[in-house]
Amino acid sequence: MDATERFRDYLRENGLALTAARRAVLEGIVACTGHFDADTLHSNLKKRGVSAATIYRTLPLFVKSGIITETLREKGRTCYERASSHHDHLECLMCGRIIEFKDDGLEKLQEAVCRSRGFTPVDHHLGIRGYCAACRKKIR
Amino acid sequence: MDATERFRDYLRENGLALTAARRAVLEGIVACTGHFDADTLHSNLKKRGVSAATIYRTLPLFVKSGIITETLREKGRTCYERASSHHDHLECLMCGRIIEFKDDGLEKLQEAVCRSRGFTPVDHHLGIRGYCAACRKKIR
DNA sequence: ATCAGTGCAAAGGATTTGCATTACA
DNA sequence: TGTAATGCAAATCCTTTGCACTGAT
Repeated sequence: MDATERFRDYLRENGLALTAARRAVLEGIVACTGHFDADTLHSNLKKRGVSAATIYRTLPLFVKSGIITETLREKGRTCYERASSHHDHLECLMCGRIIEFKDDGLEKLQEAVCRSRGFTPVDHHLGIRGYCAACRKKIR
Repeated sequence: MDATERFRDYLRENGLALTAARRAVLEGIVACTGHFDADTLHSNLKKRGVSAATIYRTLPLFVKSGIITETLREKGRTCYERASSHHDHLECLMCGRIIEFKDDGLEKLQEAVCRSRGFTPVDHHLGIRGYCAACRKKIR
């Protein structure tokens, strides 16, 4: 089920209206790659006349409908990402940058771990905290 | 290495002083169980004369020294928790049970991923959501 | 003695909210 | 047409910062 369909279902099931603004936010979210925050979304949607207030009021709907998930804050802003994106994070403790990565070996091994424990995986989230290459240089 | 020792090492390595306020925050953090935020910590440390500003200025030191980690926000506040000792979670979507596990192969592979990206890991958190063996039986 | 660390209060900035208006259903 | 949704701007409130003072080395 794609994001649009899922969002419509969510609205219908909860007696909420599919308005122009909500459609715009949906499209804004779908257009995002990687992490994004309310402010970025607002910049992209200003030209369509969507206010920041509406974005802040709308984001929770997308979280609840399973289209996006909240991630760690960056630069003081709450961030989100598409819920379906199966990638993991390297989180720099010094500069706060979050580097996305995807490693097939890691995924395979996780599946093996699950199998050996009779666990059926659906989704996962992995974050590794430490120091990115640039910051690593600064400390030594 | 326990939190106190680790914090002292971190301060020494970075030429920072071990002050009364930092000692108080350290004790406040160690006393916390589960999630906590700056405000909670401040309430607990007011009687020791530690200001909110100091707490906000000190928390990053604990994050960087690997004693605590940031978690998702709750009620608009940034939350933290004690950095766990490298075990991961299988989270059952049906019964809610959280099964801890530790897999050396997974750790090794994570280290390799970091190495290949010039990233120096300190800590990580992995949660795999899915269905535990018992619940798996119920659905089929 | 020196300079990092702290408290206080003011500033900053993301997020929320009240209210009049607009537009879905 | 009735009511939820929106925009605007003011209000909130978490977090950061400037500054003068205090205390650790």
